[in-house]
Amino acid sequence: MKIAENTINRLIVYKKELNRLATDGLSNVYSHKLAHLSGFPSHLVRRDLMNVGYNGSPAHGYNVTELEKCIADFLCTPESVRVILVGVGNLGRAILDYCQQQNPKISIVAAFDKDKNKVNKVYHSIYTFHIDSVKNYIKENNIDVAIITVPAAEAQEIASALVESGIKGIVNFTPVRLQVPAEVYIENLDMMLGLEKVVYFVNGD
Amino acid sequence: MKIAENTINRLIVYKKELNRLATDGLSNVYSHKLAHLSGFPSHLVRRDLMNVGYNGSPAHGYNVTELEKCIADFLCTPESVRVILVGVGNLGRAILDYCQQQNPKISIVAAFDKDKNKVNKVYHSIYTFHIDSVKNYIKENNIDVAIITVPAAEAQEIASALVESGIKGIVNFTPVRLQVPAEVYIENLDMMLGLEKVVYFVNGD
DNA sequence: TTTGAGTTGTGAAAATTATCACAATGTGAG
DNA sequence: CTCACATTGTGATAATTTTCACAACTCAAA
Ligand SMILES: NC(=O)c1ccc[n+]([C@@H]2O[C@H](COP(=O)([O-])OP(=O)(O)OC[C@H]3O[C@@H](n4cnc5c(N)ncnc54)[C@H](O)[C@@H]3O)[C@@H](O)[C@H]2O)c1
Ligand SMILES: NC(=O)c1ccc[n+]([C@@H]2O[C@H](COP(=O)([O-])OP(=O)(O)OC[C@H]3O[C@@H](n4cnc5c(N)ncnc54)[C@H](O)[C@@H]3O)[C@@H](O)[C@H]2O)c1
Repeated sequence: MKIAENTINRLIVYKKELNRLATDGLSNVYSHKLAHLSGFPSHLVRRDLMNVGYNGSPAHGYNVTELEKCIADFLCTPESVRVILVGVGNLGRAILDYCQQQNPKISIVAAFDKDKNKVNKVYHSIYTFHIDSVKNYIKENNIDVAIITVPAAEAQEIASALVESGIKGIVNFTPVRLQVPAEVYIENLDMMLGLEKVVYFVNGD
Repeated sequence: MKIAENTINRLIVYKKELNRLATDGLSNVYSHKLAHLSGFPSHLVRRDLMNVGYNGSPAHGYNVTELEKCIADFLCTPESVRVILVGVGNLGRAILDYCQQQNPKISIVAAFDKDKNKVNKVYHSIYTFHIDSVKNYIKENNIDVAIITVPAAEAQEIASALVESGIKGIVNFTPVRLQVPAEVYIENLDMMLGLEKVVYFVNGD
């Protein structure tokens, strides 16, 4: 069945909130609570959970750990995903740090840069290789996903090289709209767009 | 008329691409080209432009600068928007830097932190105040929009304080789903969600 | 002047997405 | 046991969003 992108977004949020509830020791949760935590209406929560095929009980709602696992399975989250990061600048290093504190199943396994001062250094316990070795690294380690945090002017060239080497998904932090083949999935996380959106909804609506 | 959030997202992208085209000296653009640059189908581009009420010509397409202005007006982008940032850490400083290179109409005018070593310092030419003064600052300067880059554990408390002082929109970089009144607009930019989404679309679909 | 190529604008149809409303269900109190 | 209650799951409906398809238009060349 085809699932809408928005549904995927919400499922990921549910999963994270469920994980937190589990950490807090909760064993059950009702759709209203999950709705409140994630910020979506409760009937959407139930509809979404229908999609993943998990059944709760009217008496106890949903089992927190079971539902979390069920969503994870649905999202096909493999046991471990290895990701690389290109561009060990201010933003890149902040992300290297952040990523380790989060989802342990997804980990950044290598960083790449062209600056001689950064190559062969370790930032937040991740080794930085020279950018020239990225193609080999991707092929030899079968990497599917990359994070791009190089300067805007370099972004397209890097993206093309990554795709050529077999990268299938990119998280793009640069303000450039990358031109890649349709089968490569791009997630654009440009802060400026987010900021403009907030300005729009605050001002006008 | 009510405009869908996705439409707003796309309009912001069009605007940015138009700005780039103008910088490159282009004066006209066809829907197909704008579609290619922004990554959306051309009929959606035309439909979106219908919403903003701009008319192109079949012969020359759209006038780049006029259309850019028209979209900006439609988005109600005021001449200048002043934004504050809370949490001058790794990510916060990267954003302070980034924001200055981008849209000159939107500027970060002050940063706030609780760390004595950072207070009263200037990062990327933006002055850092103590967090205790944020409420007064917001009220006295009539600030509507804030960026939150404090540690996750502090995020909710900070958000509540900001809202209490009159903030109407927040760009939230922490992984916490902030609980705020419905009239406050929140844009969540959690990298981890983006990464999980890419993993989903790369793996399964 | 006429034709042809290429584009816009948009009504109408299709597809998708969200909301509503309620029957079905399990629970615990009396 | 029975009843009242709160919650789930889902068919039906409403609303939104996208896609299709083509008439109308502009220009340039013959
Ligand atoms: N999405 C956001 O919120 C956000 C925030 C800040 C910055 N940015 C963007 O992220 C990017 C990086 O920002 P930053 O502040 O970290 O910049 P930076 O200059 O600090 O870092 C860029 C890094 O990329 C490296 N690099 C340059 N060219 C390279 C190449 N061809 N191959 C490999 N490495 C290369 C540089 O050596 C440097 O280490 C920029 O495009 C910026 O616009 C986005
Ligand atoms: N969205 C993303 O892509 C992304 C990436 C990296 C980090 N993050 C998140 O962003 C946040 C910041 O990350 P970071 O790496 O910059 O962390 P950091 O520890 O480097 O910075 C946090 C800053 O907040 C300040 N601070 C703490 N409590 C405060 C308070 N009550 N009031 C004001 N200032 C306070 C600290 O002094 C510090 O300067 C974290 O929540 C992290 O999870 C998000």
